[in-house]
Amino acid sequence: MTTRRIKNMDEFAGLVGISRPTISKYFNDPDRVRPSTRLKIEEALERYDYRPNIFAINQNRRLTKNIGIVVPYLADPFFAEIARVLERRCIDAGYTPSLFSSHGQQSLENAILDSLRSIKPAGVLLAPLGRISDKKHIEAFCRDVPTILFDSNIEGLGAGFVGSDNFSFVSQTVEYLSRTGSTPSFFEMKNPANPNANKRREAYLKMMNRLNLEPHVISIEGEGWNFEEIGRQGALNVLNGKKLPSNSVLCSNDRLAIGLLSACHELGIKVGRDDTCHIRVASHDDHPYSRFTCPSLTTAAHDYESVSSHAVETLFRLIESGGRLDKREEKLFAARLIMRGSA
Amino acid sequence: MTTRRIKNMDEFAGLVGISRPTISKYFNDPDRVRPSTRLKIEEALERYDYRPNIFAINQNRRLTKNIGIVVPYLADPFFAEIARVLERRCIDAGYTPSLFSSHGQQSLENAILDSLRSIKPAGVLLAPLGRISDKKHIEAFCRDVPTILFDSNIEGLGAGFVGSDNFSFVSQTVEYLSRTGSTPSFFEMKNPANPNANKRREAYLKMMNRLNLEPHVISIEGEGWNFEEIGRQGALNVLNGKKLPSNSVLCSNDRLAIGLLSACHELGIKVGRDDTCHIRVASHDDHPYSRFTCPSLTTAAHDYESVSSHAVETLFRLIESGGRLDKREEKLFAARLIMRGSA
DNA sequence: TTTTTTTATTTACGCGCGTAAAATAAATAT
DNA sequence: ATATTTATTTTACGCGCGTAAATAAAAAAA
Repeated sequence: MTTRRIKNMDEFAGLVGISRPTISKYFNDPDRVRPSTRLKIEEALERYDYRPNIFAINQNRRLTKNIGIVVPYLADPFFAEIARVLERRCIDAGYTPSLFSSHGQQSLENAILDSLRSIKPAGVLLAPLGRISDKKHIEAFCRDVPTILFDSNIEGLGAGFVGSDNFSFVSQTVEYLSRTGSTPSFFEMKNPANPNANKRREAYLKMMNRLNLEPHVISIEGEGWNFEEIGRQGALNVLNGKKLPSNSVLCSNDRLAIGLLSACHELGIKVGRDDTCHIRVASHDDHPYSRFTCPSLTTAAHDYESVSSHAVETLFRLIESGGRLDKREEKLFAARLIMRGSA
Repeated sequence: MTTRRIKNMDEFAGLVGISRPTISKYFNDPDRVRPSTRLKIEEALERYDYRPNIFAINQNRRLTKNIGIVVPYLADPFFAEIARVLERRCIDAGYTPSLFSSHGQQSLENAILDSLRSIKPAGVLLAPLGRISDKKHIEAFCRDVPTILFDSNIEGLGAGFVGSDNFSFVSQTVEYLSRTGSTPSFFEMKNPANPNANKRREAYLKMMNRLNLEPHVISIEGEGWNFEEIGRQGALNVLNGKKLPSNSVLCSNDRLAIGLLSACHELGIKVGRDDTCHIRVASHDDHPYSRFTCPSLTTAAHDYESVSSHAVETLFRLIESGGRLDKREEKLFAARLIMRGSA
């Protein structure tokens, strides 16, 4: 490799002895030039350090190879993990993903979409804030940019949605708890940030009805994405005041459960499934930390792999078909019950 | 706002009745055009929906307004949190941050730096992997791109380093534990991924020596960034086998401590500071989850605000001075002891 | 070998903007 | 009012590449 720096494709083309447009074709698809030409280019690429200017490329291409990935809250390891997998798959497919977090704020979600527009992405994978999303804004965005929603569905928005089947989560946990001798109460935020929470409450009510058990929904106060603290405070209020309606609590999600476990520990309430324990606690999501809580958390796990791979595949299909799908696609994946110490 | 779409600055300039270069100047700095001209432009901006093409801008500017933020592991809420603050500050200063996670892999860290090069960033905030970083690669990168290291220092690399003072962390926790009646053992990974870990061990040994106490370092096996599981396995081995050298354990970082607490719970070892407890546990970092462990974790907190603001300020200063600082700057911030239930 | 078809390469133009240098207008001094 | 200085604006050029249309080369058919 020569130390000489090549400033543009023209210069590189001169060095190879081929016209610049042919070099350009090579970079867009090495198979679209003659093998002998390809060889010459790749030999030169070994000798000289040249890379096309990404800004010039993106300015001239009708569509970039950029993909936007937007999650509502990146400090939540659940989203960090799914973002990691999505990034990986985009890179493997030759795209350039950019990761953004709305940090739970509508204004930021809107700003991210605006700035995404300016990088003319081929497509966007969006996990919206949900209830507090600016639906008009997202709708306008989706009209211009091929977008697949994931994690949290907003009816009618985007070309499709890929997520987990909330009923599958709740039905398994409710069935497990009741089969093993408990009548679960449902512990949730009164004003959940995420639409999945509502679906989970509905699923709980439906399952309890189906099993002929009396449902008890414990709705706690709190706003925002600081779920652990909200869960802890809510649990302290509930546990300090009256007795729980039953000796088993099913949390809407793991982060609330983490807060609940923290409150139980503070109050000396022993959680677990053996006889010495006061209550059982189960939850949903299989949060990365749920196996390290004390006790470890019985929960229902997302099928990360399926959700992420299907989301990416759907987006690629959407991009290849010019940004339009025949009809909005929805795909839900079932959960898997993970039995641990808490229930 | 008219529905008409404006495709370029030329067209917009025509609509305003001013030449394009003047419009260009306005977008780079509204104060550099005559007030009357500015008014005309801003009135037109209200009426028409026009935004300069970011790719064309970046292609032609000698330096972009992009800033790269690279963290070793985004699924760690600690880094997610600091990345959030850094992003915010960059945006407020008129820059466009891009967030990347090395996911604990050297190859990824290298790839991220390579792709960062291609977006010609004004500067980069890099929290390197540390021990497993490809130092040559980072060094070459830093020669071309103004870079400030944060969180984890690599001697001599980058124009500066901003982080926390590991001795401040450890001295406070060791002092606290010993003052309140315990002789802390130090719980750490034998081959820590992060250079901070080595500094913390050294600080522990120094403090114990200064206090005339006998040090005990418990070095557990394990590779990678899955610290909680490593801590849990290591703790199970230690606790199952021999007795602990003392009834108080100081963990190198909170994530290991979370694993340790999990192991203690499994084994029925009660953690806390009152008489009914078997051991006390303290740690370092004030991880976002450390207040929700059972019991809540006594730890030493980073000064997030100071570290992030100083990192960003140093980078801006570096950028403004043309990418060179007189000498490599190092700045460390002291920790703050957070007393909770575990010790 | 010559003609036709297919594939690859080159020519020519444009993308949307930054920016130095030249021209003009405004402000100040005479 | 005129000359000088200073602040703005315009002219003119270039950035590095994509791409349609024109040309040339290779492959296939006659």
